[in-house]
Amino acid sequence: MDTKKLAEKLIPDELPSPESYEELYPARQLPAGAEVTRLAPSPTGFIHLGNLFSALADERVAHTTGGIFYLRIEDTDEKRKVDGAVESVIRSLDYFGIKFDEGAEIDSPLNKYGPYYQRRRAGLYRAFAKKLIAEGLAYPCFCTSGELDAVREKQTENKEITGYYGTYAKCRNLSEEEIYKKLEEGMPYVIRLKSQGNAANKFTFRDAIKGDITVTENEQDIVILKSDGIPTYHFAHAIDDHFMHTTLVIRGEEWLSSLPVHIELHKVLGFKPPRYAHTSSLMKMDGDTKRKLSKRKDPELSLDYYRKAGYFPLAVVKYLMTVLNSNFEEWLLKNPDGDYRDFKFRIDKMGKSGALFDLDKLNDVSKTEISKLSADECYGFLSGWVSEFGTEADKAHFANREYLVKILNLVMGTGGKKRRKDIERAEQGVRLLDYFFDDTFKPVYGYRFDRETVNIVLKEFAAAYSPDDDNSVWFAKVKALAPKVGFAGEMSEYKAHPENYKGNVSDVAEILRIAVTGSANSPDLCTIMGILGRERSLARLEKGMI
RNA sequence: GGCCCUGUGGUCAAGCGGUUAAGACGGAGCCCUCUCAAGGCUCAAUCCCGGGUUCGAUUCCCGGCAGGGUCACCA
Repeated sequence: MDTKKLAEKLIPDELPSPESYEELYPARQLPAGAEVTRLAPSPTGFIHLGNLFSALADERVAHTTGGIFYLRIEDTDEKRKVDGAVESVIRSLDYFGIKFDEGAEIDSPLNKYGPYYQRRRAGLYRAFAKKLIAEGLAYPCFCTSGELDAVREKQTENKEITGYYGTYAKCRNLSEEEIYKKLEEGMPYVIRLKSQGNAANKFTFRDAIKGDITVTENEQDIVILKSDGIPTYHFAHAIDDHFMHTTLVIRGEEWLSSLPVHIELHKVLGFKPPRYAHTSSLMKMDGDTKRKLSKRKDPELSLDYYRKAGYFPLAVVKYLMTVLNSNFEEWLLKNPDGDYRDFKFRIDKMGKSGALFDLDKLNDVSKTEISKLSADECYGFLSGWVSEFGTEADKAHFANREYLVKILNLVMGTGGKKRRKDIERAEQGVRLLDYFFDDTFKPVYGYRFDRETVNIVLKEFAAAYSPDDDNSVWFAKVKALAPKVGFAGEMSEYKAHPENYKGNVSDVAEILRIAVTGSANSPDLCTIMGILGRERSLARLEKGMI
């Protein structure tokens, strides 16, 4: 068969020669050991935690080795395309502090390997498909999806390996006449690889994360060009990673099973394959079994989820880092204020098994990060959240920056040693501020003592209170009140003889606290009353009487 | 079902032939304390199973078992 003629017939386009592309995309000039990595999402909607996880690994590897991290858009499936997805990817990653050096919609002088949208590289793929056809390594297939389904059903029934291979590859041995006849009839067709492999042959492949893995040669005549002339992922990725000079392909382990296809593709194209690193996926508990986090079922996979909930973005990144390299946690303990970028990320330190997504741990990382914020930073973080997700009242409150910073200093303990460290999300922090504003102060008088006791405490304290009192004077007044209601003024005394008292100083403070803040728990009450001011403090003490 | 990957406390995990089997999160308790938070201290909890190899296996080999992934003109 004249395969050159066939190639010309099938792909008549005037295309640059395959060799010319080597000159168009010359090797990158990078220091030794520099890794070139990429994030190659399909623009099918919104980016999720799995993407962030992978992007972080890519970005770290590239930037700890002096390499390049670029963005390529795999838009070969038109049906699944979603508008605005590319911008969304960039914006989402940027929110978490991850930036690309090069690629789609990235403004950079490094963009010399584009276009970075696969649809815009159609000529490149077609040139190589044409070459393979001419070499007899690829052929047209006219099988309909109905025929393919029927074959697959039969194979399943007979417990044979499914797919297009061996004697099942009907179009593989079509005669020249048959091909041209079908072409004349205008039958739609795809281009398939004429696989040279044999599934009986096994070989060992070294994965950068999993180590040595044993796989069999590919023998499937996979589709390389779909009927619309656009390449499949497999074909496009081999060509792109070659010409974009990717050195390390980091991708989910769900790709492991198609590795033989990719190896063969590189081989027939005459390319040296990049190194591969297959990451284990983030899992989640479903009933009593683990499963991969699913975009459709699990809201926590959406990055918006973390933004809405008010997680500190850097915390999400640091949490992910602990999953990526478990020794990162140790490093973090030693360098609590260090930049995570200073940590020596290692791809070979990545876990081989799928990690359960651990919300408790994320919460822990988030609350430590939030606790480290200065009052100004904390204000910035919370007000950012409020402007997007807060109530009208929240927005009004946050307009008063000066007052807010003062409250935050107290509530969060910013700047001091005793920092509040239980705020995991912006929303919790914002709610903690409610009682400082009269419109959101919710009196909940759940006193544990009788009416008479409560009213005496409140009334007497109001009479004694002075906004000028410092902490010790303030507390002395609380203590002085105790005997008047049969409580112990000294803690030690109470502990020695609890049977002699109805309560102790802390109970007196509790009554005051409930009246002033509506809660039995709050930061230092003396300071709170100072911030509220004399008028509002006294008003609350009075209102608190029952 | 075939093929591939994985298997250390509840979770993330260190470990690479001899260890009291790190550490972190979470849990329990104690101390401190005007409550909460923070902090300090203590405790409970792990090598999937069965065979080998070896003086000695969590570590090496084989076989089970379990979990996960994948079998498209989707990526």
